[in-house]
Amino acid sequence: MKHYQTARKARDVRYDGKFFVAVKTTKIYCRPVCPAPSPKESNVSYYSSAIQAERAGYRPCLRCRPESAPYSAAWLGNQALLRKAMNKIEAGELNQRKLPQLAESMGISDRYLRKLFQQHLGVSPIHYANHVRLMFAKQLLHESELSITQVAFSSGFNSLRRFNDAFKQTMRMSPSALRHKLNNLAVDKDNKIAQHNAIRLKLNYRPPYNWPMMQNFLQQREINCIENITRDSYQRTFRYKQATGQFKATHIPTKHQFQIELEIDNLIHLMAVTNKIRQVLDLNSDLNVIEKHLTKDIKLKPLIKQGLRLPACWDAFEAGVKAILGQQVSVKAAYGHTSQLIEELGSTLNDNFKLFPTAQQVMASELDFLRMPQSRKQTLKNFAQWYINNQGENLESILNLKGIGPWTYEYIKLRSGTDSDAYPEKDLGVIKALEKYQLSDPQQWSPWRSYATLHLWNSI
DNA sequence: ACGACAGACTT
DNA sequence: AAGTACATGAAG
Repeated sequence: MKHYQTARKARDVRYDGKFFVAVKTTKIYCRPVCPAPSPKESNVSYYSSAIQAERAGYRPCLRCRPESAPYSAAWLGNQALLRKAMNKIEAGELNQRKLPQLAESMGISDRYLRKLFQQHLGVSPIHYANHVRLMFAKQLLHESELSITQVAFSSGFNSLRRFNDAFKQTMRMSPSALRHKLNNLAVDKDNKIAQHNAIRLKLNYRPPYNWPMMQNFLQQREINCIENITRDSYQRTFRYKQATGQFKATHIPTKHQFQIELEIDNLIHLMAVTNKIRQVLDLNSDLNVIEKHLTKDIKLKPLIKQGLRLPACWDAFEAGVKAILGQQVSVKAAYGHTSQLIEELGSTLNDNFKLFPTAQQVMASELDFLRMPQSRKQTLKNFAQWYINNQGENLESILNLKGIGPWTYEYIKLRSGTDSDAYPEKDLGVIKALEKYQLSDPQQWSPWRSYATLHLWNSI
């Protein structure tokens, strides 16, 4: 409590997103960095998450916009199941499907799922889903030019009526009232430049963020027909369920954020895609925590580069294809195979770009154009078939596929952006680095071995 | 495992 | 006067 007091008095950015300040007199809650005059200590109470402040009857501040605080869920501890459920909800899993289906996809009962939420968050899964949608809706109302009806569907509501109702209940004003208020409050001129049909958004992270290394990693693997990387931006095409589109993320280091320009042909997946972009750029992790842990290993310490993030592929399928095409060959040769595969099988998005092929497209092809051993082509097909059957869930079962061993499995985990503890111990780069720097105990890097691996790769 | 109830959701 | 965009009550 004491350090919350000093943190908010100092408007300490290091605590941004880690707790929220609720003001009893106004019934509003803020980020610790809110520029508004500091309220009297006797009138504030502290909450470790926005939803808890909301549950206590507070509404989000219009000025500091709690929904745009850097992501943090440290208070969750090591609740892996809950973490996974929250991720799924944030990916819009409850927008079309029902709670029992979500529970089933995780292999637990809906009763247990509800209990888990009640225990750790004090709210139901549905309530949490609503919270996530409303926060995103608030961001859209503020930053995008979408109409209110479009905002409703973009943030995962299936009816305008529900949206209006839910919105008013937690924000204590109607959607349009909020938008008008914001326009009078802080007009963001550069956002007002109508940009044909692109949606513009800002995604904040908690520093440090080592963009040069991220940029370099991406550039070395850039595939021209689906990506374009510049000094300060990353652009790529994507497919998410039935939606397709592209985004361009431009890094604004001074503001600790990426500005996103995004085109998508089905708004109902906008929220999921936005969260996916956060994953691809690794915006959610707290590197202060990770680096603190990794530097405990004195021998690893000199290899640690501040702010190093994990660049993720768009999804597990893309990561898997790249892993298989990269078996036994150099990064450059893997690039050749991958771009050939996209060129031959990927659908066309527009004049400049194509889409990464789907598992179905891979299955439908004989893959004659790939110059590699027949067995590896078969592995690729096995993997595509597995992906169709499993929808990318339950990744460890790919170890049963012919041609996929521990290296490929760990590599996919590492590059699909969902696991921070992947460790491809048989990787050539990893082995070399271990030897070169006399590193003896990789186990101690857990649960952040994915990051450790990237540091190792960079060190040789 | 069950029923009552609250409240989420649709029209 | 008709059409569009948004908000909300009533009922199931």
